[in-house]
Amino acid sequence: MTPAVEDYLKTIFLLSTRGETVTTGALAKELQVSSPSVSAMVKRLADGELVRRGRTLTLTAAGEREALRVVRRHRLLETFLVRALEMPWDEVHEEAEQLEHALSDRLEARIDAALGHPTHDPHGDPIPGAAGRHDESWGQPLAVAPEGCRFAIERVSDRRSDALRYLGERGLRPGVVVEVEEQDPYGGPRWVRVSGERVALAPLLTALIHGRVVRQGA
Amino acid sequence: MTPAVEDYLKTIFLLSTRGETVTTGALAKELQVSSPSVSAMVKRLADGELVRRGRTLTLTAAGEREALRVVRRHRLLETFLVRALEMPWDEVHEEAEQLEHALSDRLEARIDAALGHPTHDPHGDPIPGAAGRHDESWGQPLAVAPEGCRFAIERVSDRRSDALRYLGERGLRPGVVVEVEEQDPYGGPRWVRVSGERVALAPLLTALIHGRVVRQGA
DNA sequence: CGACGATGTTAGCCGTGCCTGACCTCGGCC
DNA sequence: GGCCGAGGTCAGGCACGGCTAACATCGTCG
Repeated sequence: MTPAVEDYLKTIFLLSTRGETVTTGALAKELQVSSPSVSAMVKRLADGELVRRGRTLTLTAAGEREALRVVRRHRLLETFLVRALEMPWDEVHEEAEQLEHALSDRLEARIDAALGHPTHDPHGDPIPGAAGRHDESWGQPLAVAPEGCRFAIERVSDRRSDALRYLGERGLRPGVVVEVEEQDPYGGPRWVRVSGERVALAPLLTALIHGRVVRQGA
Repeated sequence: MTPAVEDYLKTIFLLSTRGETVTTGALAKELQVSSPSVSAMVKRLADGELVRRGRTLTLTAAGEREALRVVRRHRLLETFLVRALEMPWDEVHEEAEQLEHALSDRLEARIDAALGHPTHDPHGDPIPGAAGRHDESWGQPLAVAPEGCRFAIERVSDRRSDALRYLGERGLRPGVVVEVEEQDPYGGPRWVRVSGERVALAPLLTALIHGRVVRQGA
């Protein structure tokens, strides 16, 4: 399990849970490598029984198991960096990206125990268990929440660290409940109220915030 | 700075501070690779102005700077793993060996601060500062301490993790002062008294323990 | 002095993981 | 039906970091 292989498996897993079709092209774009490189690697993964190559790529049971291990390490590390070292939540993804490949089972277990076996990372992403099944479902994006409802934030995508920082500064974090107000037209912002404060959120941002409607309001 | 390059530079540095002559052969043995591999890598390092190739290998200023950075990360990590995660001191070396290559400057600084800028790792090895000079001197080995003296342990080599565990269980740690008793002949053990308990230490072990004589006893 | 053993280097090879450039294979559209 | 463009794959190459086998070099000792 080289770092490159781990990254490919993890990315295939995350793309598919995100509902995107997993093709060599999508992988190339996501991993920032050329498509011939992806082709070659996917061939190796298929030879190793980790990936099935149809018109869309899928993980075998073994491949998914490995992917989950990587995702688990990644999210445990993010949680640890925020809780134990008070690192800002917009920096931890990048760090974990490196460390996830260097974390031994022994240390992983120790971190897990020190954190009290957390179930979600700082962005609200579920941490796969050391063994067994895993539910990666996303709630609905804030973008589609109806005006006037109360919306409980469950996950905030960590893909854009700058956006994460921006949202964090405005109190938009998992566990927070916001009041959804109007949607300005023509690609304008969505207005929400966060602990009294009125905040305008660009469409790009409301697409990153997922959760569920708590109570239909006025 | 690839992991392999970091390992070579670190090893050259540690071998030379240990007083051993740094040759390609010594590196091959230490790094567990063939000597042609070492030859090739040393050539690359020399091309990169990190190493000088005489009859013995020496680090250039740039090479030593890099080596110190790696050693610093390694020892900070060891300290962190013991202090923050209560990992046993005989396990941390191995973990740090992996993590040292994945630690960003940002995270390094955060760990350093969280530990209160420690000066020594759990084995008593000095942690190089973020910049500037560094003193790697070893005290004298317990093996040569005269009978009847009191001996303050300063460093315990982390090269043999099994020995480290054995010594730790018997209270032989940096900061501890032991009373040196007789040396059995014919390669027999050295007897020492640790907080009242009489302990026999094989020659291999007394060579791993370094420190200084505190007071000449009876 | 000459042979031998230790040490180091050269030559040639392999797997990994990336690249560019060329090709192939579709589906859709004129 | 033929052509175009998008997506995927071959071909060929490169840097890295390792390997074995063979050769060079050197010091020592008979």
